[in-house]
Amino acid sequence: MEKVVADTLKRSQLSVTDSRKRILEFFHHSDGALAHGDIEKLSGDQFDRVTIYRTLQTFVEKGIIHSIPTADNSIRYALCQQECEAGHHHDNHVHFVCDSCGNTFCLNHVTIPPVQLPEGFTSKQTDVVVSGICKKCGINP
Amino acid sequence: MEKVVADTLKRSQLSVTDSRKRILEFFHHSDGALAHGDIEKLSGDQFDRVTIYRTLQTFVEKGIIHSIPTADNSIRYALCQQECEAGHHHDNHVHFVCDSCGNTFCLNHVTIPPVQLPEGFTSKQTDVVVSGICKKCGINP
DNA sequence: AATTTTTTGCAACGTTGTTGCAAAAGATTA
DNA sequence: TAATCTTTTGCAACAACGTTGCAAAAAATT
Ligand SMILES: [Mn+2]
Ligand SMILES: [Mn+2]
Ligand SMILES: [Zn+2]
Ligand SMILES: [Zn+2]
Repeated sequence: MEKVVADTLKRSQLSVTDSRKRILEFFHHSDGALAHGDIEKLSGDQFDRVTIYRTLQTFVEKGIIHSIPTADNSIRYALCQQECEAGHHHDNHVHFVCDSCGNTFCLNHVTIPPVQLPEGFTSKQTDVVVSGICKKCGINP
Repeated sequence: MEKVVADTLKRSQLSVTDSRKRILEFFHHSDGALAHGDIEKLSGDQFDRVTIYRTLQTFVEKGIIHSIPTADNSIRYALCQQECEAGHHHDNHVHFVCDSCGNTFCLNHVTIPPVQLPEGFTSKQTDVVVSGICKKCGINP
């Protein structure tokens, strides 16, 4: 794990630092998406708030994580799949927010459905966020 | 107009106050959605920031306006169509954010497409936000 | 090991949104 | 219309979130 994480950082031409390794590990160990606040809690006072913000920004720029729009106005992040490169994301999958446990998941295999826009509108990107009850909460409510 | 706005407030069992009338008028005069900040600018220092927040909350609760999730994490609001009631919205249409002018529009006639979720997930609500170039900006870029 | 480059922590600041409470405005009643 | 009751507003204070500049520390390069 230690190794995988360091390799990811090197592949993105990033210095391998303690904070970056730890934060990237949090994503690997989490099954859902993480918000800045989650990481702050997970890391105790290992590193500064600002470092977390900057690390998240850097990871997004490098195509390591992507941000997920949610209805409640909190930015969440999740690991990208292989295909993403620096400055050029293509995570075109649906996201799911569970009303019960609050977790946010990437539905990596559910692709964005086509939307028929009115005359004159041009689409560049479509975000789909479904909310409801996730698999785990459906079993153990 | 003055009249229409006052009637809407009365129909929702709200006191007809100056701020509520003005803010509701802003929505009627705008073709796109409005964020808290937009209203703050439009109103100068006619009323307090807090009043705007509370008015928006109240309008959402009463089914007068609905909030629109956007990718950039800013809450925007737009007038509801007839069908919405207090505590029970049903604006199931697609929203569009223009990358050029920054405006957000309700595409009232574009309904939310069905999404096939993985086994075990239950959907309660689906939000679709398309970004790109709007009709006006397509003509006058 | 020395030097250069990058990252971090700290302090300070701005924006957004919330809450409690007294004063003001609106609704109701007589 | 005036008196009373009810709701809304403005103010102050606060919290969460996010950004920036700069010196110190850590990582990479030589
Ligand atoms: Mn995702
Ligand atoms: Mn709408
Ligand atoms: Zn769940
Ligand atoms: Zn436009």
